Amino acid sequence: MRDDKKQDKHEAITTAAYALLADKGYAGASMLSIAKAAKASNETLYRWYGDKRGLFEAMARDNAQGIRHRLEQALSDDQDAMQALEQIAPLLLSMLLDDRAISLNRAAAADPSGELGAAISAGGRDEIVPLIRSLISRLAIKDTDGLNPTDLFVTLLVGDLQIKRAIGALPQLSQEQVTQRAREALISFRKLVGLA
Amino acid sequence: MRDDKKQDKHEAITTAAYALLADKGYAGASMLSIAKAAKASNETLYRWYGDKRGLFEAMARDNAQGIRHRLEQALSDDQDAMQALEQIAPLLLSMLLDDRAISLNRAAAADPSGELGAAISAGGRDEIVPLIRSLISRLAIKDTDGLNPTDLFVTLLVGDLQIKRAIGALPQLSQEQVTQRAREALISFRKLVGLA
DNA sequence: CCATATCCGTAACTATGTGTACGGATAAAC
DNA sequence: GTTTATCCGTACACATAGTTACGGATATGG
Repeated sequence: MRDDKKQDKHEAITTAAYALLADKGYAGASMLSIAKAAKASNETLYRWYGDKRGLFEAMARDNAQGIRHRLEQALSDDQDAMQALEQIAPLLLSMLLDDRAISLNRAAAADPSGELGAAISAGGRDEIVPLIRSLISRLAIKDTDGLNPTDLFVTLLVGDLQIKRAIGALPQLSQEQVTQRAREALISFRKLVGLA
Repeated sequence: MRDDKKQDKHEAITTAAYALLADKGYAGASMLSIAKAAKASNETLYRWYGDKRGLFEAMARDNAQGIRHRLEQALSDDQDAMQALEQIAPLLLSMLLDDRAISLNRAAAADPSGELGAAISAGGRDEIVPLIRSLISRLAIKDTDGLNPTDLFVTLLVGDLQIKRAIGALPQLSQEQVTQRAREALISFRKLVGLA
């Protein structure tokens, strides 16, 4: 299969996997049902991904790379650091809480091995946090009372929304709610780091 | 069976369920394996709890009630509100992140129906948040820039620790780490609500 | 002591998932 | 056109889970 056709099939497979994950949970998102929905075969899934967890780990890496890529695209060279944070805060929040990211978190919570969770965590650590930290390090922060400003920023932005979404206690946020939350997080963040 | 013996058996069942949940995930924590580990029978579990999800919902309610009860016990009448918050912040954080609470979150994330998540969320809303809100309403808060101080407090205290714990990306925090995090949350909280 | 209710251990029924294997079909490279 | 590699659809082996049913054992109340 040519690379572009293979890429299309990979896309169909992961799209099917996300839909089944959202609808039936990790246990109910069987490899056979994913293959059928993607119009691929069982044998192909095992050949490409190794096993069920291998498929979901690939999806987690794709998702983290996609988030970093979109954050990078949203930045431009002529913004100052605070403008850049204002730019990406709602975007980051939106992506961390969208159905795909949440479905992956649910799969990781259901996976007893912990390996899928490790893949998601590595995605955050390797792809997203460095970008945030880099922006925050350009701010003229005066005082943080010994707190880590990157962690503080993420805490204020995301808080417990991911776990609420993952357990189904919170529906998808509207774009307005996302924007509002991001704005409030930045107000609090500025106050706490002495930039208000 | 007498009530106290039944209570003992209920305790054995839920203890077994937590252990299997932590070890094998929600799917692997089968009703048969829980019954065996609790030295009860399959038929008894179905008679008492209805079905698998009924068992875990009962555990979620028990857990929320237990958290509220321990918080109430930690408070005394002669503390002012800030002292009371300082008292319960590390305790609340510790309980929200302990293995039992996290196991329930993982079960809820794995449950495609959303009902287990609804039970956990109701526990938070009905048992824990009112207590926090009541304490915070006694504070002489000057200004919150339109933010909800109860939500802010919980955001600063818990942040994304629950989802990290649920996906296995973070081990159990030590008591020292819990205390430190609670202290930092309260410093930030005071600053943000004009009590610093 | 007897009657009743409940628990226990196991079997049975139904269902589904993971992962491998296989022969035919198709795509791709030479 | 031929050879090789890969995909597809299906079958298969193995395993396990949710839930109900049943007869004997035990606990409880009168």
